[in-house]
Amino acid sequence: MSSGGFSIKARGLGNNNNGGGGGTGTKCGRWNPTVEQVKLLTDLFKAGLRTPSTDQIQKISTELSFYGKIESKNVFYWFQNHKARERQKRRKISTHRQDTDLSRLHGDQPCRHQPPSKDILDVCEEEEKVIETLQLFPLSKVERVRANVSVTIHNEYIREQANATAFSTYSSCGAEMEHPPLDLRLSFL
Amino acid sequence: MSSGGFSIKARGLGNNNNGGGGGTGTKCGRWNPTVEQVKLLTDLFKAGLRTPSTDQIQKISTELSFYGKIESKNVFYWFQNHKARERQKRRKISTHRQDTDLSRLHGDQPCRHQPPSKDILDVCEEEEKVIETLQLFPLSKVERVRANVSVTIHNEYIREQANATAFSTYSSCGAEMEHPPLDLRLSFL
DNA sequence: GCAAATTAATGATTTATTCAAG
DNA sequence: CTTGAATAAATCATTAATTTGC
Repeated sequence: MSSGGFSIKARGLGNNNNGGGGGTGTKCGRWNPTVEQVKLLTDLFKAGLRTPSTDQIQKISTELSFYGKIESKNVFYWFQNHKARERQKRRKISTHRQDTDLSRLHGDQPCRHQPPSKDILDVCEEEEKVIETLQLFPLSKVERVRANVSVTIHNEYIREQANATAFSTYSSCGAEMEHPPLDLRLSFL
Repeated sequence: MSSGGFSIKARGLGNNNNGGGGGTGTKCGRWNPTVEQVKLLTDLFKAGLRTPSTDQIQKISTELSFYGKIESKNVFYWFQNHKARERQKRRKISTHRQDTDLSRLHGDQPCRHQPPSKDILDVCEEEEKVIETLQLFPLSKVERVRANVSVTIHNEYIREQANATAFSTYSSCGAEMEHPPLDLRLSFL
């Protein structure tokens, strides 16, 4: 809701058009993509393209100009916005607490031999399979070379654990609050 | 935020277990962080924490256990992985510098509707409190003081750069011609 | 049916962060 | 410590949808 919507355009009212001379026909409205253009862009996105290079933008733009007026920046912005909004959309759904089972907070089970956890950071984002391998198109030159992330497993951690001292932190509220605005929670350290 | 863009995963997200009621504890599957846990860890990372000490790991673990099952080693590994992957991600990108600089994309008049001149604002601001990047932690539970500090100045030049040059692109278009049908169209890249 | 009135989408800008080179 | 480069996040603003009173 909201999102600009209506209300008083207390912002950039009065000034429109480029100063210039009187009522030039500059028009200067915003890009209004045709269905074909959107279709193509969406297809590329679905195929995995997220942040096209300048070169790619150029090509896409040229190609799409066939379906209607368009500029490179429109393509750039489209990807920026689409990517962000998809992410935002997905983030909405995954905001729930998992469990509050306090019964066994310190169940530091050994369960060793456990390789380092994977980076689940992006879980919320690209829920889908944003396979970056997307080589559907001959993307520019260098695009290969992928993670060789081998995080060395330090025994260090185990050693340190021996010294570790447990202590209790206040356990914050137990209510189901909305996503706290922002980290007040960081104060526990 | 979670920078991101591409990620390698895309598989087996279906698993979960962990909490899940009375399951036998022998599962010993790998840690599956909740969104809250990831959020907190990410916040700490963004705040500057990179290699938490044993003590810190302990505290973080305890705090995060409120949101779901977790062990100290999970925290340790998370930081190791996250740090490494952020670095790697950055390195890869800068290696082949795909510039997305708008200055080159803007094929024409920015046609901007005069942004509000808010210069008046920044004049008298709290210039001080240049908080130490890494000492953010002992945050008091008081109020989160947002420090925009001198970043504004920094952005100044970026803005100029972004506004940059205007050159004209072909603004082809004009006629709506019929077009090739299918989606072999994606091959133009 | 049809415009004015409202709301929802989404294009375009600005602001904040991040890592790392200098 | 400062600054370059590249985004992602947040925000602003305009256009398309949709609703509403006639």
